[in-house]
Amino acid sequence: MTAEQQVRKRDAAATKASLLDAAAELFAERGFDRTTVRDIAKRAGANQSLLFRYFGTKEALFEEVVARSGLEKLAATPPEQLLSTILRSMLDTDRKDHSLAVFLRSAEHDSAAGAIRRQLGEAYSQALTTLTDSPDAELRADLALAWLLGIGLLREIGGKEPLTNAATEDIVELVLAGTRTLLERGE
Amino acid sequence: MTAEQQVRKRDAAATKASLLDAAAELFAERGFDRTTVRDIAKRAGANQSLLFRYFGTKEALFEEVVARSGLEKLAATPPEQLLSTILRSMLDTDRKDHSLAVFLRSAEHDSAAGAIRRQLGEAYSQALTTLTDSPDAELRADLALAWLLGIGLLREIGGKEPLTNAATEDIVELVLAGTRTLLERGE
DNA sequence: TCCGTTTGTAAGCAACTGCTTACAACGCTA
DNA sequence: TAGCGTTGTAAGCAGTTGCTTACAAACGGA
Repeated sequence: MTAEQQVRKRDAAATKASLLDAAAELFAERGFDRTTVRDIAKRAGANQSLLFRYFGTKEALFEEVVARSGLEKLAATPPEQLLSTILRSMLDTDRKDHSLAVFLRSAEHDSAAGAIRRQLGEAYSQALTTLTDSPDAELRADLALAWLLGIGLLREIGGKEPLTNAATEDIVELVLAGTRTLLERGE
Repeated sequence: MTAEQQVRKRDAAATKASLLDAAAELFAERGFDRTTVRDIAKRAGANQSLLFRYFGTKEALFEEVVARSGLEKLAATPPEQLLSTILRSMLDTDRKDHSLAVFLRSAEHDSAAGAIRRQLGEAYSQALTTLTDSPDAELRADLALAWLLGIGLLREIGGKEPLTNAATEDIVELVLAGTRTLLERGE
């Protein structure tokens, strides 16, 4: 609608990328079901049939979004800072990583459930497992992970006060104290 | 499909009730968006137009389900047993109270977000607030509540192992230890 | 320059959605 | 028994959805 109406140059890679970006945003904002392929194409400034040419189905696009929004940050984080890193990234309101929001918003979608299991399950909680030497380390790690997810759920979707507007540092401090009990208390 | 095909006697109250029951089950299983009014009517053994006669819209039906699946249990629980009661009821696999599952499965639905804020927000976390005397009691209560929700999310929807198949008592013990740190540690 | 492939566009289709309407069967009251 | 409001049924409507098809425009190698 501006004067600078670009003619959209022939660039498949760029088109594909902007479809992925738009999809990541919209899935994070509205979840899988409430995001339509027309919405995605419109935000990406692309024709919706290209979406199917490049990704096949809406479901496949969703999985590419999930696969892309990923684990790089995790791999680069030393385990002992992992909890606070994940927590801070979840509390950061103007973040660019939509992966968690996609999970939460798409909780009713089976594919999202599978993704949550794979991504968070394998990588995140395996890393968390190294933080404790208890025999039930993995269970404790799952519980820690559940806490982080629950905070995101209550904040972003529930909009619960005072949690939503609490200072990041206050939350981090309280949660880390709790997880210290959970993880480091031996057996 | 059985021989005992009931003629469905004229009983508006019973019809309305079975629509509510069917809706509660389906919303809990699939979430709001993935549950169709035809599904609900079919499971209730009723004609779908009755659904609109009795409830007006699908959205209004959803809110009646949420309103009904409620807070009775909470009101009857002394605060000091509240955490373990909520936690146990969430871990109980063959429970009849669908309220939590409805919330989790319908997280992307605005009305569900509002409900989560109202129901859990007001009642649950107010009760939890009485468990600590810290100045930031409400924030701590929110965090405790978030933990319980996150466990439900990871268990039911994520299907995360070993959390999904862990013994209830083990989880209760670990979580209560963590929340003790969170809630009872004064300031 | 010619031609085949790649990229982008426009239109439409079949299925499904929430919701409405027109009507039949029942049961109560007069 | 006649009349009437209540309960249940069947069919359909308009909008939306994921996805497909038919075609035009741009590119690159010959």
